[in-house]
Amino acid sequence: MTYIRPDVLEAIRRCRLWRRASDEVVQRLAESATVRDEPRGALLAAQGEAAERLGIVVVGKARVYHAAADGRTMAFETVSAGESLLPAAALSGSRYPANVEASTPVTIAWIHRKEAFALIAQESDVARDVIVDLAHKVVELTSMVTGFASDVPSRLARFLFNRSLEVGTATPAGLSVDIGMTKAELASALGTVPETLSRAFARLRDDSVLEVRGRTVLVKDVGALARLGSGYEES
Amino acid sequence: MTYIRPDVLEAIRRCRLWRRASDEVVQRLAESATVRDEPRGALLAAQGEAAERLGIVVVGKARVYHAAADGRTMAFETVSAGESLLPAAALSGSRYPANVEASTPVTIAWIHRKEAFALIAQESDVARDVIVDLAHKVVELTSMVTGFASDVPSRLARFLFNRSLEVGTATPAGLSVDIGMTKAELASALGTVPETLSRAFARLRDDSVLEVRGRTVLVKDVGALARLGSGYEES
DNA sequence: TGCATTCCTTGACGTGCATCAAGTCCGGTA
DNA sequence: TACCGGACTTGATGCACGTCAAGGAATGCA
Repeated sequence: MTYIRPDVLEAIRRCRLWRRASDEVVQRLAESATVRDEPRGALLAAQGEAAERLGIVVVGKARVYHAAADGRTMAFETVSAGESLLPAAALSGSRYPANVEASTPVTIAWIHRKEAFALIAQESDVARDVIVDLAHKVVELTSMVTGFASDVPSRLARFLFNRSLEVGTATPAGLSVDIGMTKAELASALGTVPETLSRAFARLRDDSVLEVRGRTVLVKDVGALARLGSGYEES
Repeated sequence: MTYIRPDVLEAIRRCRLWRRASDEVVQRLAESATVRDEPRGALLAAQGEAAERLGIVVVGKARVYHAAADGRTMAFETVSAGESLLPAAALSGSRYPANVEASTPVTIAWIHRKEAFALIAQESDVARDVIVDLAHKVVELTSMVTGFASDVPSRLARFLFNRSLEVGTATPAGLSVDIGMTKAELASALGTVPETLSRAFARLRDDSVLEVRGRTVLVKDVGALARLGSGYEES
């Protein structure tokens, strides 16, 4: 039996997609994985490339973003240890729709799509979880698409509202929400640029919806936030 | 054994999602379905509503679109007989992200999500097909999101390029492509309005990329189309 | 032939946003 | 303390696009 790095096995074990898989098949998956270490800044997957493998982050963080022909970029997500990189691209067998870049030095375990399918064929609980996960992603992306119909302040309001459900903490002065990234990254995630994001924050501040304190936002009027965002968040 | 309308059974049998399922389980699925006839214009599913069931169109066509708070709408797709309505919403168990409206008189077979999961648990080929389908949808939506970073002429170019791969026919004067819907519908599908779409067509015409002849477009310079669209189409 | 309806195009105008260009506010370092 | 660089803000400008409004152009019907 081949040696498997314990951190690799643990990262694969922790991955949501096959969280209900038996230890035995996870072990087999880990044996089939190709493990690679990459320095900060390395391009782990390029958009347009055939998606044959799906990556699990073992150590570090990776940023998923799309680069347009004119050089502008749009951030999708930042993936940490135990999470998977563009699983949908690998499972669909099409091409990567985005770039993946190491934002810290990373270790990635690459799993070939046919191994993933072998696992799924064997354990129907896993198949169900994967289906539910992908379906959620579809719903989320759908509401992202419709979100682009509204202006930046509304998209920001929606983001803050959803984020407050996750990490908001009540304080006497209001709901405190940490945005968890730099404002430049947030701007990119909302499909805009830092200047416009700054103006959107200023506007919400002037309407006394919130106060900005560095990377944390003090929401004074959650109702206004929900009203402005007026979208349907998932589950 | 309960009576099953033959057209209902056939529509369910034709559905891509379980195309490799055995006749036996499809039969059971059909038995569990709730069949309803609705007049043209009826709202079949409302955005925000809990997605407990997935619909199969048996007769007619249904339009899937998102309505924003300000009244503007965005078309996602038009679903015909044998295709499913918002399957991802039902499988994820979240809320419908869009409205579904009957664009002709329709017959819909509604299947509860737990029936769909029962089928999936039983036939692993079906599970795999569903996963691949959903994963494709994720990739497609991802490139839809990134598409919103480009302007309307580019989005139109990308649409025409992809469409030409499906229905384009070569003629002496160029590649003839039928857009397959009214220009108002196309505008909505591209996330814009008819006026702007019209100007986008005019611009491509002025750059001698194409000629417009009603609902069919004569592409004179496919390369320019691909260059302008410069996206990655799926599989 | 005339009329109505639907679909599409063109023009004029206002606005939201990206871009470029200065600042301002920090934390780190010597 | 002084200095520096990155993160953020603010202002000025131009452009793409949505909106309102006014025509065509094609089709169906009497």
